Amino acid sequence: MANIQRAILSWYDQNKRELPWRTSKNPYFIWISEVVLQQTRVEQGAPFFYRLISVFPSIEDLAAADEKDVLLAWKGLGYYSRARNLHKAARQIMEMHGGVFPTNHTELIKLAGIGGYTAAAISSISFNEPVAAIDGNVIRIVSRLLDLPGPVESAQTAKVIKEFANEILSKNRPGDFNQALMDLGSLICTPKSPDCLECPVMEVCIARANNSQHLRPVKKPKKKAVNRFLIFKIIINQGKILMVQQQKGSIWENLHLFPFDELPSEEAFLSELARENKVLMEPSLHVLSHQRLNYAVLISENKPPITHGNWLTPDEIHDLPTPILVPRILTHIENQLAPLF
DNA sequence: AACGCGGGGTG
DNA sequence: CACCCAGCGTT
Repeated sequence: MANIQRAILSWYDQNKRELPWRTSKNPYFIWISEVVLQQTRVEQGAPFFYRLISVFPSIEDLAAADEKDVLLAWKGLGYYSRARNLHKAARQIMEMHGGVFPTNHTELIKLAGIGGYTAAAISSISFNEPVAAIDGNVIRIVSRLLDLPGPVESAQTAKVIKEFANEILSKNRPGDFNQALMDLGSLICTPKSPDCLECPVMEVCIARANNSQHLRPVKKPKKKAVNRFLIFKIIINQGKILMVQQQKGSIWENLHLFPFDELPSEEAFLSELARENKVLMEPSLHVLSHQRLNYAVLISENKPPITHGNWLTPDEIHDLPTPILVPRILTHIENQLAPLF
């Protein structure tokens, strides 16, 4: 175990990535980076990290902000509950800890949006607590080192991974070691075609010995994405557009969207569009992880009985927390209907 | 244990 | 197309 640990730390010291959040161990910045990077690639998250620490330089700033402004800074990154929980946790830290960041895994995991991984990352990097931060990279690396045949989602396999990760963890440099595994997973032990010949622990990797590295990790089959068919309605009145805030429990909870109809099938969707002559955008596809949104955009002049919603100018809509779909459609509209605005 | 939750990159 | 990404909260 000590050999594995030394080999990985030594590799890290020579090959670690220079990342924006690695210039400081301030737990506030580490926290922001970790939440941004949940299920998000480094290249995609980095601009949002800069934006967030620029708009909210301290935990006091974040706690004092309106949730709307946190969501606005988050606009375009996805998984918006992360932004709501970030804001909520900032207030929890102000109220429950007097604005002082909790310094250990047990306290951190109680905060909104901080689970086992994020608590381990913050406590190890900022406070030197020896606890393994197990993310997708670590799961992949350990499942290969041990050549684990069971699905990594199962509690059994997860336990094996957790115990092994904590066993090889450097107790002197836990933060560095956790980040070393992530860099190793990102640069060498990649999901497809891992670069085993460059791996510092090639000799002890059982999957490598069995030539099964491409079969690891074993994962349970995922549910197929479902198709949905949406027709967005651009309802304009005196240069203002009607926007509706989404309800709790729906996709894009709390975010603002053009009012839309959902059609039950592709046939209904297409026949509805064929009946319309006010189509602004031909059918397009917006792919999410678990659903495929087929959507079209049309101008609706007749005023349906909308009881809730806000009439807003394009500029005001750009400053609204919305899914990325909205600014895209809005730009399209502004180009086509410039005289109206 | 299963599911919902975004958006983008890659082979 | 499928798969994955510095996961978490809810059921």
